[in-house]
Amino acid sequence: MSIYDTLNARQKEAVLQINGPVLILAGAGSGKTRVLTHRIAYMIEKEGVNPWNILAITFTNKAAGEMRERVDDIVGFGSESIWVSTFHSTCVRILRRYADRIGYDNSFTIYDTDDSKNIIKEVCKRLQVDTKLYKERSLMSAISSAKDELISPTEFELNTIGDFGKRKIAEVYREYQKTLKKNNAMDFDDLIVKTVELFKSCPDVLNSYQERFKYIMVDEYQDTNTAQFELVRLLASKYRNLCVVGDDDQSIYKFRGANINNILDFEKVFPEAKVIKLEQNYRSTQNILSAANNVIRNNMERKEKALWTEKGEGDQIHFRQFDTAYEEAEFIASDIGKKKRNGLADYKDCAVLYRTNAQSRLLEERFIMEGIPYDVVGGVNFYSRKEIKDILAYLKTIDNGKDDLAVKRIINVPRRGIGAATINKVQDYADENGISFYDALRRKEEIASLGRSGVKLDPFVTMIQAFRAKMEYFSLEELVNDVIETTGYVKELKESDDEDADDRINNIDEFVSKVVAYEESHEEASLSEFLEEVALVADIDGVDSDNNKVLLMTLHSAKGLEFPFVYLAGMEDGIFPSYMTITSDDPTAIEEERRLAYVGITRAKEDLTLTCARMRMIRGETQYNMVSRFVKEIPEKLLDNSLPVVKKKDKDEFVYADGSAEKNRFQAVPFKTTGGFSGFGQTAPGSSSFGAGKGSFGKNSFGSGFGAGTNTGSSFGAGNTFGSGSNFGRSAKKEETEAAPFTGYSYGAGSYGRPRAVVKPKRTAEENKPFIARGLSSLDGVQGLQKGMGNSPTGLDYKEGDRVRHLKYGEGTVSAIVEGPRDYQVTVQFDSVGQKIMYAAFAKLKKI
DNA sequence: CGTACTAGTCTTTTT
DNA sequence: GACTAGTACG
Repeated sequence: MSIYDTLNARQKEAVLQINGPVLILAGAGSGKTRVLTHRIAYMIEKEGVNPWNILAITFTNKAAGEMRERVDDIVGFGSESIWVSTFHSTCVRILRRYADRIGYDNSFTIYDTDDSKNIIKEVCKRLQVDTKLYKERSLMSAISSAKDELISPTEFELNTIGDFGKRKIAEVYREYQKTLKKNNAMDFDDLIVKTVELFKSCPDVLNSYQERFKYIMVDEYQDTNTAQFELVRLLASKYRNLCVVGDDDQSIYKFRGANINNILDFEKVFPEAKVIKLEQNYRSTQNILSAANNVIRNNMERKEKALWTEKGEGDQIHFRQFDTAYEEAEFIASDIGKKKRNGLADYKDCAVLYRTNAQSRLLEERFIMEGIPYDVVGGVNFYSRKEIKDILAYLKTIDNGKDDLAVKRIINVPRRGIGAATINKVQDYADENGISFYDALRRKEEIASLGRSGVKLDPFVTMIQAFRAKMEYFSLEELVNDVIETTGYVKELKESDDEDADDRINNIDEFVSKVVAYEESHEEASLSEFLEEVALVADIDGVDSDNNKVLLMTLHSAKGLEFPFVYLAGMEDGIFPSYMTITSDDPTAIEEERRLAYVGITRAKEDLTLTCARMRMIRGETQYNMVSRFVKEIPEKLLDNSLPVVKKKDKDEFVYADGSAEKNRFQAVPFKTTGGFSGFGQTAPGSSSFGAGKGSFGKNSFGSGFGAGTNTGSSFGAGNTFGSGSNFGRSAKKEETEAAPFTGYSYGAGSYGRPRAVVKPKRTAEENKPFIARGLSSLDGVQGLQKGMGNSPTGLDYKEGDRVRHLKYGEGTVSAIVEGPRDYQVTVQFDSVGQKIMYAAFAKLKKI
C-alpha cells in the first residue's frame, strides 16, 4: 500500500497528471494541499523529476511554510531543493540577481504601503497636485490597479485623452515610478511587474528560469491578478507543465486586482488543459456544507459544483440575534468559556470571524473580562507599527544608506533638534549632486547653507557609522539591542507619559525575539536578508497554532484555515454584506461578499454559530441593522430551532419566537441601560452616543425622516448640538439627494433583498422641520430612548458630586458640569490621575 | 523647532 | 470613536 492509495479517485487523477496544463477546481476542504504535496512526491519518486525543477507558489508565507513542511514530511531526500515560496518572495529572489538588467541596483529596497504613501505625497507636492481633489489613497489604488493589470505609465497616459482627472493620475503615476527608481526602491506591485518586465526584455533570463522550473504549481489560483498570471504564463510557456489549484467560489480579493477570469478562462489560454474537480469535502459536517452550498448557489458567476461529504449531518447551525453588539460579544465569549469548561473544546479549536477589523475591539474587551486567551490576527501589521518601523529604519540605514525614506524617518527620532529646514537643505544638496540623502549628510561640511545648525547632524552620522563598524562582528541580536540602547529609544518611551508606551516597549521586545528566532533558523543570518524577509510578512504568517488561544480575525484572513468551532459575528446587512456592496451599482460586488460568506461558513468543521446584533456603534454612531441576507439564504431547517427563526410566509420580515417582528424594530429595540453591556466601563448605547456628533444627525441613518428615529438615541439628548443647526441641515439634505441606500430599511415596503429598487421615504412638511422643532410628541417611537438616557435636564445620568467611572482614567468624582458651546464640559477629580476636564459626549462616564 | 489643538476622514477586505 | 495631517503658537 502506497501513500497514493489514501487518495480518492479524483485526487489520484490530479496527482498522476503531472505533464501538461492542469486545472484543479478544489472545493473548500477537499484536500487540495494534500493533493499538491502528494503530487510533488509522486513526481520525484515515481517519475524521476529532479526536485530542483519544481516550483510551488502560494500567496502567504504561512501557506508556503506549511506546504514546505508537508512536502518535507513525505518527500524526504531532496525536498530542500524544491522552490516553495510566495509570489512576492519568488520575484524578490529573481530580482536580487537580475534587477540590474532592467536598470535597478540589485540591492533595491522594498517599500511598504506606508512608504509608498509618503512618496505619493512628495510627488503630489512636486507636481502641485491638490491632494484635496486627488486623495493619496485613491491615487495609490489607481496606480496599484494599473500595475495589477500590467499597465505602464506610458500606456496609462495613452488612455487618458480627454479625461483631465485621469491625466493627472497618469502624471502622478509616472513621477511616482521615477521617484521609486531614483530611490532604488520597488513597491509590492513592482516586485511582480518588474519581474515580468525582466522576463520580457531579457529572453536569456527567462529561458534560464524556464529550464529551472519545468514543473510549476500555483495554489489559490483564483486570487491571482493579471500580472501574476502573466508571470506564471511566461515561466510555463516552454514546458507547459503548469498545475493551478483554486476555487472560484473562494475568490475574495477582487479589490486588490484578483482576476477571476484567470481561473474561469484557464482552458482558453491552455486549450489542452485537463480539468479535475474535487468535490468531496473532508472537513465539515453535512449541515455546514449544506448551508454553504445554499448560500453560494445564489451567485450567477461561477462554475457549477456541488460539495458533498461522507460525514454525518452534525449539529444544526446556531443562530442568535442580540440587541446590542455588546451582548453579542458577551455571548460569544461566554459560549467559548462554557465549551472549554465542559471539555467540549479547547481555546485553539475556536475562531471568531468578522467582516471588518474594527469589530475585534468589542470582542477583545469581553474576552479579557472573561479571562479567555485570544490572539487577534491582522489589524495593524506588526511590522507597520510606529516603533517597529523606527527600529527597522535604523537597521535599513545601517544596512545601506540608500533608502532616503528610512534615513529621514529616524534622523530626528528620538529628538535631536533636527527639523524640516535642515532636512530640506540636505536634500537639496543631495539632489544637486545626485547622491543619496545619507551620503549628503556625510558631506555636510560642503553644504554651505547649513550654517551652525549642521552641528546637530554630527552625532547622528557618527552613531550610524559606529553601528556599521560594529555590524562586522556583532550578531544581529547584538546589533538590534545596541541600536535600542544607544539611541535611547526605549528609554525615551519609558520616560514619556504616552499611554501606550508599555505596548510599544512590549512590541520592541517581541521584535528582538523575532530577530533571535530568525538567527536561530538561519545559519548565516545577514542584516540584508533579515530586512528582506521582514518586508514581505503578512499578518497571518505569524499565527502560531501551538498557542492554546481563540483566534479572532477577518473573514479574509481566515481563508485556508479550519477550526472545529467557528463563530461568524456581525451577520448583519450593512456589516456583512457591507454597506458598500449593498449600495454598489456593480451587481457582482454582492457576489464577492457572498463568496466571503461561503469561505466563512466552510471554515467550520463541526460547529458553526452565526450571531448578529440589532444595534451597534459604527464610527461613533449607532446603527440599526437587519439580519444578513446570507443568513436568510440558509434553509430554516439547518438552523438551530430553539432560537428565533424566520417565518417562511414572508421572507422580508423576521418574526421571532417572542412575537416581535423586524419591522417594528424602532420600538422593539429595548434600550436597557442596565444589564448586559453596562457592566463594562463602556457606557450604555444611549448615553455613549449622546451628542454623537458634531451633529452628524442622520448621517448614517437610512432614509431621512425616519432616520431621525434611528439616531435619536444619539441626537435627541444633544439638543445643544442642534443649537448649531447647520450640520443637521447638511446631512439631512445629503440623505435626500443621495437617496436612502438601505432598501432593507424601507419600513415594511417589502423591498428587502436585491439592491435595485430603492424606496425613498416620503417626508411630510412636518418631518422636514428640524427635529427639535417638532416637539416631543413626535418622539413617540423613541420614548424608550429618553428613559434609557436618564433624561435629566442636562441629559446626563450623573450630576455634580456623583462618583463616575471612566474607561481609561478609572473612578473619580464629578466636581463641575458646565454648559459649553457644543456640549457639557464635565470636570472630574479622578482618584488616580487627578483632575480632567472633558466633553460629556466623549468622556464615556458611567455613574457608579 | 517642538507642542497642542483642530478639522477632516475613515473602514471593507491586504499580498 | 480613532487616527492623521495640518496649523497656530510658544
